[in-house]
Amino acid sequence: MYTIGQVSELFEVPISTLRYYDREGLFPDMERSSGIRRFGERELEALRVIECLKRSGMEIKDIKQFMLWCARGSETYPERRELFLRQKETVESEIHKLEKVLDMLRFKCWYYEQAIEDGNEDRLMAMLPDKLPEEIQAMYDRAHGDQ
Amino acid sequence: MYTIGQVSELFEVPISTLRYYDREGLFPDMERSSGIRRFGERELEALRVIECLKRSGMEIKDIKQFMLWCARGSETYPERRELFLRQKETVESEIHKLEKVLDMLRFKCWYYEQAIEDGNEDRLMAMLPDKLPEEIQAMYDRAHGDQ
DNA sequence: ATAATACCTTAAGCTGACTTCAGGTCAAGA
DNA sequence: TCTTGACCTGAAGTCAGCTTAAGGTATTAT
Repeated sequence: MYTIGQVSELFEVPISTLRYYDREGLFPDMERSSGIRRFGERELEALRVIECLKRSGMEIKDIKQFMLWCARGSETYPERRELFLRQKETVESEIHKLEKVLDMLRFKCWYYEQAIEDGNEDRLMAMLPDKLPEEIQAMYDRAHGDQ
Repeated sequence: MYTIGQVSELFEVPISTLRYYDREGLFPDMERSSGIRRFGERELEALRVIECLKRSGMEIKDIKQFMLWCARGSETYPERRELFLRQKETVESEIHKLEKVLDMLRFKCWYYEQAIEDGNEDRLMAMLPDKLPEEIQAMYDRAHGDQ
């Protein structure tokens, strides 16, 4: 069993944040001894899941829903599985979008390297939008294509 | 040249957002005809870059800095290149973190599939933390490992 | 005994990125 | 003529996710 201060150290999360999560219902029926929160293995795993779901873009109130399902026991396994399936798809699509963002960023890096060498953008402008070197053109197209 | 309404349609961005960006200085010296904003090719490319930089996690005020560099001409090529380099690393590391999140999510999907089959978590609990099937164990370890 | 720590609570404050509101201009069509 | 639609402004409002403030309790160290 850990105190709030120990968990804060362990997870590098501010104490105020842990209390906020508790207030929002993210640790349903956490134990207390004379008013002081006691974090057990259940709460630590909850915190790991909270960090994961937050990174995946889920809102606190939806994470709370998940924690309530956990507290309700085996009857909610299907809901919990659905949630993770949905969230998995969300993250897969987010990574996909970020790969496109990366193409744009890599293209811009190359672009400004060239601009610095040339001292201006004249040659570059003349290459746009479809006369870029093969590799670069591929990046540019992926970055500027729709969807 | 496009009106704000046309750009809003084209990019699927609310008019209020475009005006907000303008107010924040993201379209320095955009043209106007009798008070009405005229979006040219420069502003459209700016908007593409804004969407990319926002996705990459950059704040509006830093995007404004970039737009000001653009307005200042060739002397700021190095700053602009540095910015894209930094942002590229940010996104690469973000993708890396999301891959770990995915491992956690995939693990949880598997976990609840098993729990549904078994009707309880007894067998699963007994496998934790290091007696999981090989493939799954790898996910679990990547998701629970530090750093 | 007292002072320093580490915990507690409720309520208010903050930040970023928008959105909404109230009121106004201007050109084109019925 | 008048009204509709697309634009404009400044100011205030919203929302999520925290953080800070003000005041209090309980345990341990000197």
